[in-house]
Amino acid sequence: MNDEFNKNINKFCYLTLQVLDISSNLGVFNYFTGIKCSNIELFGITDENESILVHVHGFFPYFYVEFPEDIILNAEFTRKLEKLIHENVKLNDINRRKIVKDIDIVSRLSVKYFQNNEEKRMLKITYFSFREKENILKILNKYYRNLKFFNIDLSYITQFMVDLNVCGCCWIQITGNFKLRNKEWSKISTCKIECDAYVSSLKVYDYESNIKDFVYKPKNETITLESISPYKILSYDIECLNGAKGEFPVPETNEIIVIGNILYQEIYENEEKNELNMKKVLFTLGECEIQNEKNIETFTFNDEKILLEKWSEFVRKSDPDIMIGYNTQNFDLPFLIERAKFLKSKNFQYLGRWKGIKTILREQKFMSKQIGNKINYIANINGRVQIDMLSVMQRDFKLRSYKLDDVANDFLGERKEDVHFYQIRNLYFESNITRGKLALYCLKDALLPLKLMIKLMVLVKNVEMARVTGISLNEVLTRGQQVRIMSQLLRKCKTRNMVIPKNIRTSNDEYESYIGAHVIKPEIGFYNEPISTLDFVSLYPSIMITHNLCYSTLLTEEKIMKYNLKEEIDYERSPSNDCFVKKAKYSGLLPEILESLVDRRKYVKNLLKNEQDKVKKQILDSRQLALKITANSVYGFTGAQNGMLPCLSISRSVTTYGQKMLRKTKYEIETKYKQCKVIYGDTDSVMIKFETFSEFKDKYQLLSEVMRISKEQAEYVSSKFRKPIQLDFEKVYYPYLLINKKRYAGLLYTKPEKPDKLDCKGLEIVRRDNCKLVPELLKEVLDLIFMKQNVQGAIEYAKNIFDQLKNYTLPIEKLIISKQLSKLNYKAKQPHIELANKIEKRNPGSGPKLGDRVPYVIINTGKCDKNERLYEKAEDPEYVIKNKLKPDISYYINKQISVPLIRILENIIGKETAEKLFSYNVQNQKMKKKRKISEDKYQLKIDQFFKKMKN
DNA sequence: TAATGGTAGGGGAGGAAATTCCTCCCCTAC
DNA sequence: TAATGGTAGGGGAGGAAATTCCTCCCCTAC
Repeated sequence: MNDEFNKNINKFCYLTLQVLDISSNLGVFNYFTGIKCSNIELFGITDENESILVHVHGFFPYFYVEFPEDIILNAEFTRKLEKLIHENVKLNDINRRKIVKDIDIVSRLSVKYFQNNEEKRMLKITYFSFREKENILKILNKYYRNLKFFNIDLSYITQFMVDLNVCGCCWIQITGNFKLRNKEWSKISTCKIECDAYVSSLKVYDYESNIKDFVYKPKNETITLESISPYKILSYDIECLNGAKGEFPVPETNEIIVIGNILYQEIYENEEKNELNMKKVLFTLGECEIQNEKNIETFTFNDEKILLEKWSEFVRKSDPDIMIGYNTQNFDLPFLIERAKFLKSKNFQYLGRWKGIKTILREQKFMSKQIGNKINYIANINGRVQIDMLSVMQRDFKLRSYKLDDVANDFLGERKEDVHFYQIRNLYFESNITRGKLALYCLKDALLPLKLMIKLMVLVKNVEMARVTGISLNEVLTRGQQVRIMSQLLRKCKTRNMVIPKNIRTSNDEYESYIGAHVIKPEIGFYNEPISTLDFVSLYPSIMITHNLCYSTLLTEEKIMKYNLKEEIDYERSPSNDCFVKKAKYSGLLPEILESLVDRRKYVKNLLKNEQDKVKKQILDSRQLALKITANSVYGFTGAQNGMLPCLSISRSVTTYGQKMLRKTKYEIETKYKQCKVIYGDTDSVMIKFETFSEFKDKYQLLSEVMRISKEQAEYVSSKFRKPIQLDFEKVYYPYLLINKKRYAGLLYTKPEKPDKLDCKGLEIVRRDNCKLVPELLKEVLDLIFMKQNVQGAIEYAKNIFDQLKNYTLPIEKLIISKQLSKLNYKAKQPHIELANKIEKRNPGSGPKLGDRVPYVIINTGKCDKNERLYEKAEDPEYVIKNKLKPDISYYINKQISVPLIRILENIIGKETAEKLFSYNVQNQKMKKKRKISEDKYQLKIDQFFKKMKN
């Protein structure tokens, strides 16, 4: 070893780093050994906030294969097999001598079906480069029939993370066998520190184990295992020149004229300080004059290609850990890359931390029922985590509009600079001052996503999710729920010597849907008495724990016979007629994972109670939330039919057990408490009406008594179930309006003193597919009725809105309806789809994309055709304002407002009165003559209502 | 370098199918 | 040169209009 190296060994006898991103290296062919060998590339941040890349050596990809019973596994067989594989692989390089590293004979259990601990002999095939998997499989399948593969759908990186207990964003210390690359030429990345290390020299601190502290003290002593590194963040946004006629910009014709950048290092302190911590940098095409803003570093170019290349260089030099923006994933970044390609730039594409790797675009279709369908562009920028705040918002929040302007207004109370898309061209060509204005506009668009990220604690939440589930930060951000559960299942399997069988996927139309939760038939009406709600605590996880539901405990009739198992003694039969062995026989993996999640959450919540530090509190709170979400999605994982490891026996057992429990709860309460009636319930909750409490004059006393009895009921019902199943008293609604299944509203009390809030479920108030006027009006009406007991006021308020609407005095913004474009090929015609096509036709490229929400206004086209369809009357709000089109008032009155309003009011003032007041439909007017009967009855009801509420 | 947690359920719009309503016309009774 | 009834009402055919039913779709509850 040379002196240089020894010097460094003294200086760094160990390194402490937090994992940022993990990628793999295909491997370089070694001429002397004849081997091409993959390794893991670990990007991280040291305890001294320096970027680091660790080349981890000595970890190899592998899978398991079970042979038919007639083949005897022995040393001779493995030798033969190895030879067979090698002979059959077509090698490009004749010097390549080895592909398979080892073939070992091992004993493993399959995770699927109860195995009675009878391990099976199988081969563990370890190979040098992860690219060879397909080749090896092909050969095995060619020479042998009926092979069963295990742990085969895991990526090399996942295998590494699971085997070494590496979690996303966990801390790692490297000791002993590692070597720094301190010569600039030997580095392959832009990281400050680069080193080579052996797997054995990694000391990993994972978040499931009970390690409380670092083994070696970090150089920065304030760092703890909970700490999150102060990431270097780059937020950016681009502006492009649109066409002369306002055409949507495309990389082949339109220039990039400004790139706005904000550099920021997360410090987790107060907000004002955060702002000071931001460095603003502008790249502009052509001179511009910035007014009223200081501290902006501006670089001006006359050649666009140079601008782009300098920006790319700026990215490499400032070396951010995280790059963020708004819709950067599908607009800014692809546009930059495509534009640079068009301009034939050679240096632009190296945006990642790997010096020699180009950033390349690829399209990916993301299909999820929860998040919706989307077509995404994926760009590989190794070592820098990409966060597109648009995706984050779409995933985490249900909003009417995801335009940056609206989102910023909702969450920050701030708006974008007032520049319209079609003004850009004029601003750019007018003068240096207007160009300056444009540049500031661009900078603001980079600033807002950053502020959003800080305010919503996006980083902390996602980092904690990575730590809880064990997947990388990047996977948390870009992938679905399944990998999160899979990661935990794999870790658990490892401790039990278990392996996961290859999942045979069925085609999309072969899904059999299974029975879900039970919804108790509601007794619809307005309740001017307390309705208390009891909920099961984490119902599905606790069912899985109680009944030991798991892949590894699932029985077939065959197994029951084989092991001579007795029902009720050895195993239980679920209401869906699936059998699982009891815990005493074998403790399932999923129940243990769930128990661990539940216990860890309790522990974290306890810590949270005693924690004073604001930052640490945020971290702990995010962690307990991540633990809860994860526990609740285990059930979904088993039911995901085109998933990684679907098992309907488990999921339908969970739901049918749940159904049975809900029915039993209703029965137990109504049997023991004769004055009570369950008027509604959904999946894991029951709503109870108390009948004999009219003697209470005082509302406080009444609520206290109801809550006391409810708690008693919850305890009573809990005692009828096995642990850890628990029914809790949750809240009381008073008064309560039950409109239908999954649709109700009520004044919510958790304490008898005062109501927490007006709670609405399923009503138009909480839906996004109507115009804003609807929820605003209904909310006010319910507020007046429930909080202020002012029915007359509510009616007058609604009347007033009707008048305003008729007189066109309401702003058009309140009439915008929006719906999501969720498919590519629709069978039925709908307003938002027809409009999306229309916009795309008007200005190609500017139309809504798959997954976007399409806003529209129903306009009065002037045609008096009765059969005119709604989809013919939908128009782009911007277009409506620009062309001063009139909204179709009768549609808004009759369809949007009137119907839901009547639906609410008919339960309070009677159907006839409500319709008389607010129905403008011709057919209803025709029927008016027939009525005028039972209105007095309802008048009485209103009077009673007032009386009771005043007490 | 192809990925995606579940079912239950309300409610609106479109459109086909079934039903009702209206008009024309023929025919008969008286 | 000759010849010519009027009115009410049932009922069928055709077609328009209103209604019902089904499907698609969105979005929410849990």
